[in-house]
Amino acid sequence: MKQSLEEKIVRSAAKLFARKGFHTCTMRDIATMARVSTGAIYHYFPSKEDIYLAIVRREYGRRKEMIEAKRLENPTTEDLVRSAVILLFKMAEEYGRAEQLVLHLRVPETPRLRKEVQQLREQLLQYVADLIESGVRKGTIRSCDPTVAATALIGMGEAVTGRALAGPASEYLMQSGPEQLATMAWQALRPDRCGGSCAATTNAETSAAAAAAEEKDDAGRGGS
Amino acid sequence: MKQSLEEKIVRSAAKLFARKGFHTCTMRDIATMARVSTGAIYHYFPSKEDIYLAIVRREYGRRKEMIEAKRLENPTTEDLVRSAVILLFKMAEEYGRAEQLVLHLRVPETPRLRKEVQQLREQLLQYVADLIESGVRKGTIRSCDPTVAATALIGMGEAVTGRALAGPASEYLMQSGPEQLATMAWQALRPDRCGGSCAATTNAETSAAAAAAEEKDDAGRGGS
Amino acid sequence: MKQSLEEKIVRSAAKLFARKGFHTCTMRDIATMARVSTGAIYHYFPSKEDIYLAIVRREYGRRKEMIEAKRLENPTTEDLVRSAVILLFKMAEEYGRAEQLVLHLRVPETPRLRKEVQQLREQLLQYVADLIESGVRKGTIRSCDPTVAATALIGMGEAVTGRALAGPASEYLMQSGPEQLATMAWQALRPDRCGGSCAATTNAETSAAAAAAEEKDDAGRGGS
Amino acid sequence: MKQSLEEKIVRSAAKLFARKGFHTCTMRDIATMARVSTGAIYHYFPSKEDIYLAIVRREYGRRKEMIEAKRLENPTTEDLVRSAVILLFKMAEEYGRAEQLVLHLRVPETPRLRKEVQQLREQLLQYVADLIESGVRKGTIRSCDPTVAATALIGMGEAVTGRALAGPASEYLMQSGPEQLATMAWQALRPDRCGGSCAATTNAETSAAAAAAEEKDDAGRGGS
DNA sequence: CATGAATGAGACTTCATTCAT
DNA sequence: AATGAATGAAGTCTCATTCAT
Repeated sequence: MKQSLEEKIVRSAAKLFARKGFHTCTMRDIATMARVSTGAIYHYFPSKEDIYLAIVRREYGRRKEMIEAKRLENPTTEDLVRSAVILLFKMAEEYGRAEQLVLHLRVPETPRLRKEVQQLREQLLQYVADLIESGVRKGTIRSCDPTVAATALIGMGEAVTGRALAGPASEYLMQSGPEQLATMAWQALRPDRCGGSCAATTNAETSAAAAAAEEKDDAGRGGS
Repeated sequence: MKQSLEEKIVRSAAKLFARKGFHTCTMRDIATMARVSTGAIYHYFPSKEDIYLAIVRREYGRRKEMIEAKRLENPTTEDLVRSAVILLFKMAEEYGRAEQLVLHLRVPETPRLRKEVQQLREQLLQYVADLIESGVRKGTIRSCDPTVAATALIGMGEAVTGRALAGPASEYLMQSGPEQLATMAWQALRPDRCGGSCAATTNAETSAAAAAAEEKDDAGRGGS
Repeated sequence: MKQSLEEKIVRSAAKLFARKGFHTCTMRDIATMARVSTGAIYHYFPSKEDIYLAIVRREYGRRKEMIEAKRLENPTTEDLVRSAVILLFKMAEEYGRAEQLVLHLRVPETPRLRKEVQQLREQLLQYVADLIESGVRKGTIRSCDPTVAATALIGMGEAVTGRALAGPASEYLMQSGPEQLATMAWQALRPDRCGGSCAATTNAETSAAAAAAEEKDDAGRGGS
Repeated sequence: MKQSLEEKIVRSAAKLFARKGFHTCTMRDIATMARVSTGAIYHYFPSKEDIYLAIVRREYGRRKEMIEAKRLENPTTEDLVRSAVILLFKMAEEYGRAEQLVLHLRVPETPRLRKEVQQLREQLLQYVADLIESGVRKGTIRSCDPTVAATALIGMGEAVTGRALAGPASEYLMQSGPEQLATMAWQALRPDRCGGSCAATTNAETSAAAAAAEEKDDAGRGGS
């Protein structure tokens, strides 16, 4: 498979950034791994930072698209949450394990990088928060601050994914991780169940349960 | 308040590492902020990496102690989970906002640092995993893989804390973040409730609910 | 005459090491004298030590080749000894006075340098010792320990050459030094002469004198 | 044996300078080995260079005194030459092997040190040269340039001594080195022997031989 | 387009020396 | 006199970036 020079550079850089970090990996490292000359890199990217940004932008974009695609299928909220978590996990795996980690460099070390990455995180976060908020409104997600919930969700996902990719006992985690994660995520978000029979059930919860029950039909109807 | 030179160095370094990252912050930066000479630092630490490690070790230690202290009070599992999450959050806040972030540099950029930090993370994680596992055995936490759950829990906590400290809308998050976080954490972990009246309830869940009900008394009795 | 960058670096470094010593001369000194940037040096040599080693290896190599070339001409032992001493002297002079001095830094100041330089000295020394030993066997050199003799010979040569190049009264020494040195060297090594008429003459000495007398013919006739 | 602080410093420094060189050995090294504080050294010596100079001056002084003492015994020239060489060798050995090596740091690396050491070498050299010259005048040493001869003599002595102390096969060299060296030195300097019976003998050589024969009496009679 | 030699600013670290105690 | 913490100048080496070929 022949890749464009640019693609080779990006892939190599992504692997190296993930493995060794932005500062620890040198342009020569990238050039060597991509089998190009140092100078060639500068035909495609004006600077090392820009390579980093290209990668991060692309990765965040991919993730958003993935979730968006799922959402357009009009799944139940539970399905959406579980699917999103699992998709993100699988993506990391399929894409090559390494590049994924880029997303875990939480605090890029230069002002420009930090600023931009924070923006991207914020966008993804807002997207997820919006999904959650709409779930809350529909009663299919328990009442909570959408932003906090989204942050927690992403954090939880990154942590488990990261550990699966880089930590010990990876193999086991690669297998059972996604399901476990999806369950935790849904537990954290789902409305209290136990319909009318529970004395302590609040009104909000009651209607929530009702909404959940009807959700499937809604989805069915609205999908077209 | 007079601080020892070493303490001044550590605090300055922590602040700077958190703010700018390990590589972006120079020894001169640290020296300047700590108002000491460059050379002085080397009386206390053999290298920049060692400053970093000193900070990280201390911070992880603090966190473990904090949780351990709470555990010795024999709280209910819910109380323990909520308290742990909240304590970690508050610690970050009280301690000065900056140092906390050190824990968020997930992938330190040199082999030595990465290795050691991963070990420390692993220890904290195992500690939390053990707590979860014992909860699962007692039935006060729903059945799950303790390691995955611990990873998710910590990831969620770090994400929200990090955002509260560094992200937008910090003030609001500083206020309501801990509670929200604690609730999410407990939702993710607690056993399914809704006792006998729920038809779908498994045996495990039933005994779990029972255990939860009795927990408070246990704690009260067993404390001596 | 255009020189390669590498050659310019080596020559400058050699001059500076000789003039100021390994530690006193900085990379910037070398770069400045060679009219290159500091960084450029590192394209050719991985470290300052490696520049030093490159120089020393080359110089030792040159000297051995020089002597070897003379030896292949099948000279008499006296001719070989005198020629070797004089050649070494002239080489130093022709080559630019400075580089020669490198050989006089007897105790390079880092373990690695010391070790390697001692090895090189040892090789040259063994080479000379072998020549002496074969002379002793042939009776054209008086009976002595070849290693001690070689050490002394080299030491004497270096001392006089060094003084000629660096000390006071250099001009005079540059002129008459080689001859004087060659004579001393030969005096120190030659077998006792004064054949049979000396009462004290030993058998060994007698045959030695005889061997010396015949040597020329041997050389003339052939390789044996 | 209690030594004065100053003496401890000098001895430690000498050992370290010899072993590792001037620049490679730090004040802290010296302080540590001498079991004093860094600051204490500065009560006795204004700088590192001055420690070095103190050592070198003392060592050169010792050597000159040693030879001078022998000279005052009115030995034959041969005896004087052999004794001097052997004494210098033994001194190095007795004194502790290490400090001796100071003399082998031929090119001290700072201008001030180099200048002073060259002066000291020059003095020793002149002293030896004077001895040789007087031998030449008396006919007990063959006709040669006294300065070159002295330089060669010292160089030869240093080389063999240095190798005995630091090189391979040290034990053997420690034993037989002095004698071998003394013999080489005398061979290099002595007048051609074999009196009138040798046809090739020059006039100078003849009178030289005669002078050698009478030397003992001369010495007995007086200083002139 | 591509190369890789060359640049030079700047990083970490060392260490002779000082000085308050 | 003695200590050793503190200083800060200076050294080696790295590496993103440029540019002639």
